[in-house]
Amino acid sequence: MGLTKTQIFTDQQNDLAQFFKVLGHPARVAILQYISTQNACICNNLVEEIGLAQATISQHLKELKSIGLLDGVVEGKSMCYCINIERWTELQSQLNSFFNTTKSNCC
Amino acid sequence: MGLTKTQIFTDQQNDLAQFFKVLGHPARVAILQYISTQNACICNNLVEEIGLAQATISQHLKELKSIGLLDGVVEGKSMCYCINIERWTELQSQLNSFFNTTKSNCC
DNA sequence: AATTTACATCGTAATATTGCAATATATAAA
DNA sequence: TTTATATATTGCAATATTACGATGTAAATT
Repeated sequence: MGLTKTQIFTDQQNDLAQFFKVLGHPARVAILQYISTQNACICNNLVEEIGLAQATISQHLKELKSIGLLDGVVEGKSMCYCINIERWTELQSQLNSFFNTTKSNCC
Repeated sequence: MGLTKTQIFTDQQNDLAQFFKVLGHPARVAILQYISTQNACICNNLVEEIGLAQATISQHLKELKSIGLLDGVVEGKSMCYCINIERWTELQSQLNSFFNTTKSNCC
């Protein structure tokens, strides 16, 4: 198997889990934290900063883009990757809503 | 490979990622949501409720326990699984701190 | 004591993820 | 127009995850 049975869950559950999953790698957490300290955000910096191969960083950036957390703009021969602040805020509030509606009722 | 290079990241980054990773499966999201609607939380209910095999549910519960989100208390021949509300709140605030300190500075 | 009930653990097959070298692509510089 | 630079994509090996049947274990019931 190894195949998640997404069809037995709600869209909300799948979306939330997908979002958690993308953030569930230290390189992706580190990328977001690093980009947030920069004013210009060129992918090449990340390779030195994070310490993974260029192909690997590129792959992680792609996953962060897939959930809309990062926007990439071509800047000459470089790329300017930026946090999409609207999506960021939206996800934070979704997440807080998940945390606040999940209660502890027993024991 | 398939092996995450945890040694090149900080403990904080690894911990945060680990926590996101555990929540990054719809079954585990669903389990938390379901338990929060119940007053007694017996694992057997989850098998019917979620629709995965008993062994699979047991595995997911183990992962939720591994980050301290669930406590399990033996209750006769059943198990009472409960959300650890202190850990829950702690994680929520860690997570909000991550979201609040990560800013968008460019583009 | 034998049986049932409620999990946990083990073993395994299918699939996914991680990471990298090699290569492709696209712009800039010479 | 050749060359250099920056990033994306492809292909692949190593490892991880998901899911489940089979089996183990421990308490409750008979």
